[in-house]
Amino acid sequence: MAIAQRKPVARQSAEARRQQLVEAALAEFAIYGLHGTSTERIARRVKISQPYVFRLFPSKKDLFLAAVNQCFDRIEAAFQAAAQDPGSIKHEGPRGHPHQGPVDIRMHAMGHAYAGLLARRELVLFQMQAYAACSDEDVRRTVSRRWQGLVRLVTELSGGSQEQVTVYFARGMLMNVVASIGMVPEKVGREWAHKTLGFE
Amino acid sequence: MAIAQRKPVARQSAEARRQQLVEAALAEFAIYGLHGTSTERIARRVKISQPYVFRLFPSKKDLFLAAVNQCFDRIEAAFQAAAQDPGSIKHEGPRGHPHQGPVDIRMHAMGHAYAGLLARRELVLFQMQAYAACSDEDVRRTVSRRWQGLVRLVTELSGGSQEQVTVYFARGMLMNVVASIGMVPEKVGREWAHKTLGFE
DNA sequence: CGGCGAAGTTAGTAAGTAGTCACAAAGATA
DNA sequence: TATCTTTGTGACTACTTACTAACTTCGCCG
Repeated sequence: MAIAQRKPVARQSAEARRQQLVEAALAEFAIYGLHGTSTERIARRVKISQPYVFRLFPSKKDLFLAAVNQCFDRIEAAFQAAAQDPGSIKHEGPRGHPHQGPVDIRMHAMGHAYAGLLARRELVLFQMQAYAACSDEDVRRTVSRRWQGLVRLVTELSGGSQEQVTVYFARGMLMNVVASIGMVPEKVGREWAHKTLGFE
Repeated sequence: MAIAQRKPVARQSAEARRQQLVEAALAEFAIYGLHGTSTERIARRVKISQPYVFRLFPSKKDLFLAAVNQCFDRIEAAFQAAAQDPGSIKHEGPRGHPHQGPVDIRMHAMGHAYAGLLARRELVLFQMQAYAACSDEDVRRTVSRRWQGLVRLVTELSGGSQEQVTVYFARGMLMNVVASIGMVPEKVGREWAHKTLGFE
């Protein structure tokens, strides 16, 4: 009988590990929040030892901030995609050339984009955790910067007026809250989002 | 020279202490969240010993839930007040009899009510913490129940359509988020709220 | 092979935290 | 005054957690 061998886990570059770690952190922080999530949990999810987390990130808060950036990166990417190819959305609607359709159509596409994002529950929940953690000045700075960037992006991509963009974000935040409270069954999520976003 | 006496702190009824405790909990949880706030901190704020907290509330989470209810109670009270006396708001506007003015005016009054609430920063921040803590099923149940009650209340008081109420809540949630991120200087808060709420 | 840098771990620490328990003391009541 | 209820505390426990330090192991390059 052979002695039990530990399975040889493939080594990976620090950069790759960091990426996985941010991913795991996003998922865990989304549920338990900055203070409610232990580095132990996050480490287990990536299957590395807990102390190794601190070799890859100087502190837990830094990891959280990395997750904040990742979260906003994802959202911005979704908007970019929606704006560049408004025809890609599942439903009908006149398809114009990117950045050329009337404002309404572009807003419409962005609406679909956010509705799609809602399916990625972790992004919504994490957002709430990020806003909630803003009493910490470091967190606040990062979140504030990314939020402003997001507003700018949506304004440019949609070409909407300030009022239109405000309404758009307002609906988005409402959806975040309602989704957090969990009154959106996965199945009806999409149609509900349409109604709440005011499209159709 | 007299020996230093400990100042005889007046005794209070358990009920009074519970009230103070909920108040303190609301303020502390608002900043650090459910998991980021220690019972020690809350106890110190009320100037009682930490173990006494657990004589007044069975667990930390129960205290948090009490704070959730307190928070929604306050908000509902503000709406009730605004609806019953729409003339009490600082600005002009035709003052009708309670519950008798046209829908727009009542919505207007409610808008002012929420703008006023924004000044109570703790209520806004705590709300965000409550939403963020909804991954806990007990929290979720309570928050969900109170949220639905709030929606019902605003619908009844304002007489607005579902769409109007949705827009109203959407703006409110946007204000919560933006206030959390802290981009609302105290001074301009009120006027900013007007703009964002879409009144005037 | 040999050695070297980077990936990764084991063991540990200091501080903090929710919750318990036995007891003290204040005030009401008789 | 004596007793009893209720308010309140000190001391403690069992456990978690962010973070450190010292060590090991993998894989690459000459």
